[in-house]
Order: sequence, then structure tokens, then C-alpha cells
Amino acid sequence: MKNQVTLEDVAKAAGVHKATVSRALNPETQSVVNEQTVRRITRVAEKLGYVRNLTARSLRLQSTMTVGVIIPDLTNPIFPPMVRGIETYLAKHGYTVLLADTDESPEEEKEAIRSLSERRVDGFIVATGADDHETIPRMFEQGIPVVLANRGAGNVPYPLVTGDDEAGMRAAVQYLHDLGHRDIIHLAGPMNFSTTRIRTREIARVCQELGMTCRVVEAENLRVDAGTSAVNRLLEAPRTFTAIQASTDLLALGALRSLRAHDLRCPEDVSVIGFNDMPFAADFSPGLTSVKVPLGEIGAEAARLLVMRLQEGKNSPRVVTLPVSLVVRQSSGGAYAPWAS
Amino acid sequence: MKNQVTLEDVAKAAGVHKATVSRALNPETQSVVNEQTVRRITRVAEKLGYVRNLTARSLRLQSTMTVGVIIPDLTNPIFPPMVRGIETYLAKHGYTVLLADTDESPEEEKEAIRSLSERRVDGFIVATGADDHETIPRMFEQGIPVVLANRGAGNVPYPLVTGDDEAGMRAAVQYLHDLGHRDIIHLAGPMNFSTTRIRTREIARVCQELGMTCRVVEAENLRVDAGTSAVNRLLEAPRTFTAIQASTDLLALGALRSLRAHDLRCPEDVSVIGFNDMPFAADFSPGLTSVKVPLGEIGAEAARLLVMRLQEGKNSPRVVTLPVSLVVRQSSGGAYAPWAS
DNA sequence: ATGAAAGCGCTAACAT
DNA sequence: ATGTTAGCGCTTTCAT
Repeated sequence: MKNQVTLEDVAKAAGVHKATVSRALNPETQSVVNEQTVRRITRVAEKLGYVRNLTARSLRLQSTMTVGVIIPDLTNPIFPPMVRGIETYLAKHGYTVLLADTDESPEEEKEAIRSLSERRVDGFIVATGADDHETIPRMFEQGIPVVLANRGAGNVPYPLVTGDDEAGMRAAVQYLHDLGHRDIIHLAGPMNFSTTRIRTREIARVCQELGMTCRVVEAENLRVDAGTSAVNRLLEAPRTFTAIQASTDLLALGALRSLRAHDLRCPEDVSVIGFNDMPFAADFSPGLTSVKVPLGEIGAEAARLLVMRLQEGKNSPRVVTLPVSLVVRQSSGGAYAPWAS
Repeated sequence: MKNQVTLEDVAKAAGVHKATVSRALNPETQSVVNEQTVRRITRVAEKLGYVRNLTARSLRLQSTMTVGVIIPDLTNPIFPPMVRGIETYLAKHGYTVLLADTDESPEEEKEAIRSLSERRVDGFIVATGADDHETIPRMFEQGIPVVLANRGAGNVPYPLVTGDDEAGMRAAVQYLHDLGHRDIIHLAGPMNFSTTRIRTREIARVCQELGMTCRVVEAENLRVDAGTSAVNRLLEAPRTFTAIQASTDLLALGALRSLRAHDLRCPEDVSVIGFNDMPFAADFSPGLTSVKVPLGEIGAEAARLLVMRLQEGKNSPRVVTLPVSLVVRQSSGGAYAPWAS
């Protein structure tokens, strides 16, 4: 809080009233001020090193031009691209992002939302949805502007932006089928996440359609280790499956680690397919076949919807589904019945 | 900006003056208010859903309890852990983080700093240092509280928190020497970054000490592709080196890609060692040997120094160097003279 | 222990 | 085209 050059200071130095300075320095109202005066004021402001005080402005305008973004964990690699997508769009529209991680803890999340509310953010982008989420419905009742990204939250009528999970899953399974796989595992996340549930439902459906056996294994959370332990447990019994489709690249990575620890080759023994196509998925060992989800665009679109809501006041409770695509790499290949090897 | 329940509202409902409510609700001043009154006020505030307005508070206090964090790019995987380290420490002390990416562009950076200054952040943590940095020295002149993380900025006397680059480099080279490598490449970043320069200087020195040949190749920037093209260029001529030590894991990853494209095996033909030990370095193909830098701790320590400066006003222009360690994985192995294969 | 009053820096009526 | 005034919600001296 240095730089306490105020409008008043500039006004005195320029020999005008501070209201005039305010008008001259704001592009919106500049036109109403004499051109000469604008130039003089601009020059003086520059010389004095004037920096407008947005806290004061926010107080007066009852708007901070700031948006709270709630994510589970910045170190989960799917979020940095999403956050950048949000930031870039919002910056263009004059908004600044306040970021908060929750580590999937409802308490931390409540705390984060409270903290951001105290800072009077104009709205939220929430990527921590869950069907049993307690806070999001309450935010809706209070009329707080929110856009959901990535994960839904039960049937709260907030706008939701996601990738096309169904199409992605269908593409992945069809691909495995074409390779000859008939008995596969779906490595799922916790079932209270909408993404998890949608993906699990869809893979089951497609497998049935194609006459494939699909067993669902639920990991405890969405971190790599949870994927590893789930697959470890799976491999205690005799193996009949030839492929693992994971709900998330992190879980898929966990699967890769488990296979390696069990001296199973990927893809010769077991094919692995992830979901999201996280950064550097191509560099894993082996390169991970995955469903590419446009994370940056999801962020940007969520930001766009929020800005619309904020500026035009219209609440458009609609679901925006962005297209995804299967990216084939080295972790997937033809099926060989395990008992044949 | 919903929830416009103000102190005044609570005061009326509780039958006291708003000043009393202010005192009652602030832990610092609570003791001065009658205990009964505090309880009553707390209850009323709760019932009314009062949320304190930090913009108003900031204006009055001339302090926003926010910190601006300037990084090159959130999608560079070394930054999320650092940012979380910063966030976690600052949150514990009541501060909120405003994050800004610069994409290494001086213009975007100036814009970011201006924007955060307008929001009246109490101080900055800057991870975009460069020796020819124009803005940082000016911030110092203006007395703006700043702590540098990761990279220095010429000789501006701001505190700086980094990993022990010299020790890390020494460990990496000594290890290569022990494996029999005598002719190596240092894949460096742009020379205006202090990290790059320090690492390059140190590797040259250690190599000389140990009687090894070290050729320095400078990548255009710190992204993966720059590493790939640098090594591509290198491989146009007959190869004499047996190992590549990269200034950064991203550059090392670029090197791995180039080697693969040239059908060179890693580590059998060429060993590769990175720097930073970015998340998932272990999962690359092959697992990347790297110098582990405590990114989260660097962030936390930078935050700690900034809070000290902010709260006790003391400017401690000191360099804090955190210990690093070599993590050996599959990308490094014994040296075989290229002409022998 | 509580109330009254001033003021942080800004913008937007309203007045001239 | 510019000046005057009020007030956004809060904290803090000063009174009582």
C-alpha cells in the first residue's frame, strides 16, 4: 500500500476538482471532459505516478471485478490449463481471478467460499462439484452467480461446462473392441462425482452393446496412489481382463505403476486408456492413450458464461458440452487372452 | 455482491451501535466488549447471515491482506507446487493470493503488476526474475515489498529464495563422472535467467575440476520444444558426448523426445539428467533422473519472508538457499563411447 | 462498556 | 464542462 497518490492529489496538481480527474481518467466518461483538460490531467497523473485504487472503487461501485475460482488441487495437472483458460478470458473483460484449492475437503471449501465472499467476488467458477454437495445449492438459493466447470452438482440449475464424456467413453471402448478386447476393467473414481458416475454408466452401457465384459473397480480418490492400490488389489486374483479404462489419467498412471510392479507389460499384457489427456501424457512410459478433453476451452467457456451472467444479469441454466477425441499412443494395443501367454 | 448485510444492519437488530458490532466481531477487540453483548451480537450476525466486507475494511485499514504472485506460466509444472506452498503459508496468516502469469513477456508482466497494484496488494512474490529485468528495480525504488522466488533479478537487494543450484549441479556431474562419462552436453536455458547462468557456470566449473569435456547448448526458451530442437541441431553432427545434463526437466524432456526420434536409446546411448524433479518425472519414458528442488518449500519460505517484511516492516535482503538432492532413475546409466557401439 | 463522528478513495447524482 | 456533495462499509479515536 505504497503509492498513496489519490485523485485528490492529481486534482490539486492539475488545478481541477477530483471529480473531473475521475471522469478524465475513466475511458467510459472521458468524452464528457474537455479534451485539453484530459490531456493535462493524464500528464499530471502520469508524472505523479497515480495508480487508481480499486478497493475504493469497488466499495463505491458495489462490484470488485473479481471472480473466485474453486478447484480441488492446483497440483492436479488438469487444472492449470483450465485455470489459464479462465484467467485469459476474464482478464480480457477486466476481471481478476482469486484462486482457492479445497483438497476435496468440504470444510476447506466452505472456508474458501467464505473467504472469497468476504472479498466480495462478483461470482464464482466452481470445479469441485459433487452430487451431495451442500454448499452449492445454498449459493443458488442466495442468488450468488456461479458457473460449474468440469463437474456437475446434483441438479442445481447453475450452468455447467464439461467435455463430452459419453462420446469419449464410447470412442475409447469401441477402439478397444476393434483391437479384440472383450474383458475389460473400468477403473472409476468415487461415485459422488458426476464425471465418475457418467463415465461409469456410459462404459457399462457401451460394453453391453458390444457384448464385452466390463468390471468396475472404484478407486478411493482421484490421486495416482489410489489407482495403483486399486489395480494392486485387482491383480491379487487371477487375471482375465486384457485392458483397463480409467476414469482419469492420474488413475491410469496409477494403473501403469501397478502393472510395472507386477511385471506385466503394457500394452502387450494389458492395455491402458486414460481420460482427460493431461499435459505430458504422451511422455509417460508407455505413452498414455487417452481421451483428450479441451481443458482450456472448458475454462474459457465457463468464464464466458459467468461474464454474461454478471453483465447482462441473465441466468442461463444450461449445460455446455465440448467435443472430445481419442488420442492413441503406446499404452494400448491388440488383445491377447491372458491364459494364452 | 449479494449479501449486503452490513454492520449497521446487525447493529440495529441487536440494538447497539455499529462500532460495538465491529468490536464484538473482531477477535482483536472482542475483549473490550461486554461478554453478554458479544454473544448476542454474534448470534444476530449469524442469523442475518452477516459476511464482513473486506473491501470496506481494506479501504479503511490501508491494507488488503492480499499478495500478488507473479509467475511465468501456471502450466509449467514446477509452478503449481510452488504456488500451493505460497498459498498454504499465506492463508494461515490471513492473506489471499492474487495470481498472474506473464508468459515471459515484459509487457504482460508490467500489465500484471499494474493490475495488482491497483488492487492494492500488500506485497509481491515474483518468480519471473531476470538480470535485465526493468520493473523489479523500479519496484524497489518505490519501496514496494517484494520477495523473489526461484530466480534472482540482477543485484536488486530484495530477498531471494532458491534451491541450491551449485550443490545440485555438482552432485549431478559427480554422478555422471562416477558412471564413466567424460564428454557431456549442458542443455541450458536463455542466459538472462539467473538460474540458467548459475547452473551453466557451475557445471562448467565442476567439469573442469573433474577433467570432463562439457559443451553448452543454449535453448531458445524453457519449453519442451526448445529442448527438442536444440538437441536435434546437436545430433546433426557426429556425436561424441554420452550424456546430457539439462538446466530444467522440461528441456530434459525435450532431449528425450529428440533422442527417441533419432533412434538413440536412453540411457544406453545417451544418459539424460534434468533439474527440478517436476511432478511425474518418475513416470516419463524412461524415468527421468533429476535434481530434486523443494518447490513447495521455496514457495512457503518466500511467503514467510514476505509476511515478516509486511508485519514487522524489516527488510531482510538476504538469500535463502534450500538444499536439493539428486534422484536417480532410469534415464541415466554407464557411459559407452559412441564410436564403440 | 458503548456511542458519536470522522474519514479511507472513489463515483455519480445534482447543481452550476 | 466542471464543481459540490453524499455515501459505499468499515475501524478508530475521542467522548461519555
